[in-house]
Amino acid sequence: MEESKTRTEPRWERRKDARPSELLEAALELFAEKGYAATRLEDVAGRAGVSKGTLYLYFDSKEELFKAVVRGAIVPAIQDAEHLLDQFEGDAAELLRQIIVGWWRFIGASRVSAIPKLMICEARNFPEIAEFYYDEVVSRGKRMFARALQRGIESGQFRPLDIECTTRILMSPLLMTCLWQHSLAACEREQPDPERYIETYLGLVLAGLRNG
Amino acid sequence: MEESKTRTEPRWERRKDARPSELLEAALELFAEKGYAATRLEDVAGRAGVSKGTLYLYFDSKEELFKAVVRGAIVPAIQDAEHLLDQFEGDAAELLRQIIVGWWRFIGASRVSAIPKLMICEARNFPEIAEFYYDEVVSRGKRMFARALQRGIESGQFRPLDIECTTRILMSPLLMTCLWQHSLAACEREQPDPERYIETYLGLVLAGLRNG
Amino acid sequence: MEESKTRTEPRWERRKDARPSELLEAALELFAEKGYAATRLEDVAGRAGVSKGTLYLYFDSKEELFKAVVRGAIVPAIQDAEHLLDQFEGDAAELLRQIIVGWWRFIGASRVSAIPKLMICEARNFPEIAEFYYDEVVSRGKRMFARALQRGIESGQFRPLDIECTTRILMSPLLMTCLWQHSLAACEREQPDPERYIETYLGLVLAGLRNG
Amino acid sequence: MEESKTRTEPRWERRKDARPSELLEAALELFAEKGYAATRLEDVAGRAGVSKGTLYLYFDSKEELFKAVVRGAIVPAIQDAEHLLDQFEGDAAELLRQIIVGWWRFIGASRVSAIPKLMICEARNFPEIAEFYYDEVVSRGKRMFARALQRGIESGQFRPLDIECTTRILMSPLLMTCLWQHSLAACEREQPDPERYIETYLGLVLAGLRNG
DNA sequence: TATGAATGAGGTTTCATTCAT
DNA sequence: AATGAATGAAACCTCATTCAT
Repeated sequence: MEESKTRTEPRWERRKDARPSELLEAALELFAEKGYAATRLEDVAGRAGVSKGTLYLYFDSKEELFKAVVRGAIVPAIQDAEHLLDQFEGDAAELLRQIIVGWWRFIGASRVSAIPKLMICEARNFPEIAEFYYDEVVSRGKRMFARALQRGIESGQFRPLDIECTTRILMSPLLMTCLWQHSLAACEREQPDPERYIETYLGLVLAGLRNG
Repeated sequence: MEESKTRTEPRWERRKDARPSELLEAALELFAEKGYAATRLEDVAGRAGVSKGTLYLYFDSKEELFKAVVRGAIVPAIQDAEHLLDQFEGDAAELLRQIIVGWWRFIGASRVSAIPKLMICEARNFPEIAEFYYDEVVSRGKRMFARALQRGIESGQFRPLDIECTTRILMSPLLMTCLWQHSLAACEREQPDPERYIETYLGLVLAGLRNG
Repeated sequence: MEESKTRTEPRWERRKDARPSELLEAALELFAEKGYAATRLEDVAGRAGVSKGTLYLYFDSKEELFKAVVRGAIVPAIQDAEHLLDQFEGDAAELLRQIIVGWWRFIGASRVSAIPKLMICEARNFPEIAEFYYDEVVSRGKRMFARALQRGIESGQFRPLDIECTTRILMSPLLMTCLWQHSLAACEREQPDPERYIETYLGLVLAGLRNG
Repeated sequence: MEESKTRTEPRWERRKDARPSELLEAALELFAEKGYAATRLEDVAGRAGVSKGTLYLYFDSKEELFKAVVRGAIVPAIQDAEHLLDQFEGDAAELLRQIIVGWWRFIGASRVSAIPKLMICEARNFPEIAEFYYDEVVSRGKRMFARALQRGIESGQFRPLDIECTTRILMSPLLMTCLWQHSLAACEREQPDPERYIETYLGLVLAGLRNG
């Protein structure tokens, strides 16, 4: 039934390897746009240029696809960020700037920004993957900010502040940017320039943290 | 196990006036928890203690119910807040504190906090109601913060800052609290005390904004 | 629980008696217009100016209402027609004319014309009432035509014809008029004048039947 | 009771091309039998040997299915009939005979006879398709009869008659046969032989039309 | 591997029927 | 006698999943 293999190289070799990530890409976009339940697998497959059946060759179910999307997109980003910071040497303010700018580059400005939106919207429906996300992403993110704050407070550069609260406060404008892009931004005539947003944010928090 | 049924309790009770708000309440909870698509009308009805059919006596469709939830919960809250501010007289920092504390009382700490979560998650699926929400809630909220900032900058109390960006930054930690409660908070052992969170936030931003 | 009866006459007395026929009237119209299944009892009640619940005081179910509609409207009409004919004395052609004109007056031109439409559309769904209708209406109608034909053939006024077939043929243009009014007539700019239609029809069949 | 299932017959069979017409066939039968509203799509699918969902692969909704049934069954029939007549050469009486016999063959005696029944019963509920049916079927049918009558009157073979009325009268016994088969015929012990019915009908109308 | 026709559970919606008032 | 709020079975329709090709 199969045709003879003498026909030199199969034509899809590159394709075959690319498939899963093309599917993850398409799924990420649609999940972020419509939410988990309202996303149709047929649309995911269609956007990736394959048929519905093909999707099932790579992912066992819609839920597995969802998990793969979350895991696949965020883990590399978080690792890059931690990598960057491990080798950092400098004062706390500069460290904070690095974290924030890095976060912007790797997450806020990339398509990965869809993940926080997705995760916040769907956390209650997927406690298991939310748990994973919390442990692998949120708490690691918090730890980075906390480390910078700690260092700044110890060195006297920052005022002594409640670290847990401040961490959350500092993360909020960054996360909010992600969420906004994928939701109400569509209602707005124009959004502020990201560069300007980040700089305003940095100016505000560094002034707010500075001691004396 | 149940008490004797000989008392022939009525199969249902007639409560025309109370029904709509009971249904909206139940719907708000479930929409916020599971998202629009994943919420079953039967569950909404069940949580309100009625049958599926009863829901349709009050709302023409799932979409109408959704719109009623958003409109019904947020409009009073925003009006209360604007009312509070219109009569305010004092310096910009105090005004900002008022806005933030008021916001916390009327929105962040109430069940209305589910609305921002819902709206951010579903904006893309309901452009029409998102538009309404943006016009009636978001832009009015932004205007309040912007007014306080403007006043502070003009009086020299605050540094000259990009108002659009700063407004967004200031709103983020508040909105984020809403979103968090209804999503990843379930993964956390403990959250910071709201009082402490608000105070830390106020301390940070007022220090960050202060001139000189 | 009941109020004292000293309160002179009840205010609804006339109403009460009129109710069933008002309901039957409304039901006849709607059944004829939309068919049985597509007719909502709420609409029937509404058209009769009462509430849905009231309808159930007079008819046990939708099906009973349907049966009452069919029985109630047609039986008097058929009786009138038979009554008319029993006392007829004259030649066969004149008898036929009487039958046809009478039919037109009592059925074709009245609201009873909805019944044949209804019965033909719903016969399969209501075998029991169809049986009743066939026995009480159709076969009595056929018998009238057959009697006239018989008399004409015997007297030599009409050609010898297959009575069963001819009966059906003669009834068709009359029945068709009923059906048409309640269905495709709505698509037509104008219908022929009934008078003219009846006369043309009579001219045609009498000429067709005439012997020699 | 069933034969052994060890042969693992496939759960379903792939028959893309045959499906639509099988479904239309089943739908035609059920719509004609029960009416539009009382026909369940699950039954249509079942009669065609497929599942509910499959039906939706081919027709977007119940209404689309209905329209496809009407359009699909009647258009070929009407075309055949017109085709037949365009090439006819002979006197008016013979032409009329041709029309009637052809009509019987293509419509009255075929499963297409369900369409007039369906259309007359549902015209009010589907004004759009009724309009289509009136334009494409009824008026074309009327034109055929009218043409034959016209020719006969002009040649002096037929009496001068109101063509509009006579057309309707002539069509009625034919249409009525369709309606009857799909409704009250079920109540009758026996129906007349169609051959005999048609011949009696032809004899009657030709005698009725004849001049002098 | 890839396809897409086929399936059927599950959700939204309608409406005949009931029953507290 | 009359009302209309409440019910829940049943219909339409969707879409995740399966499987013959």
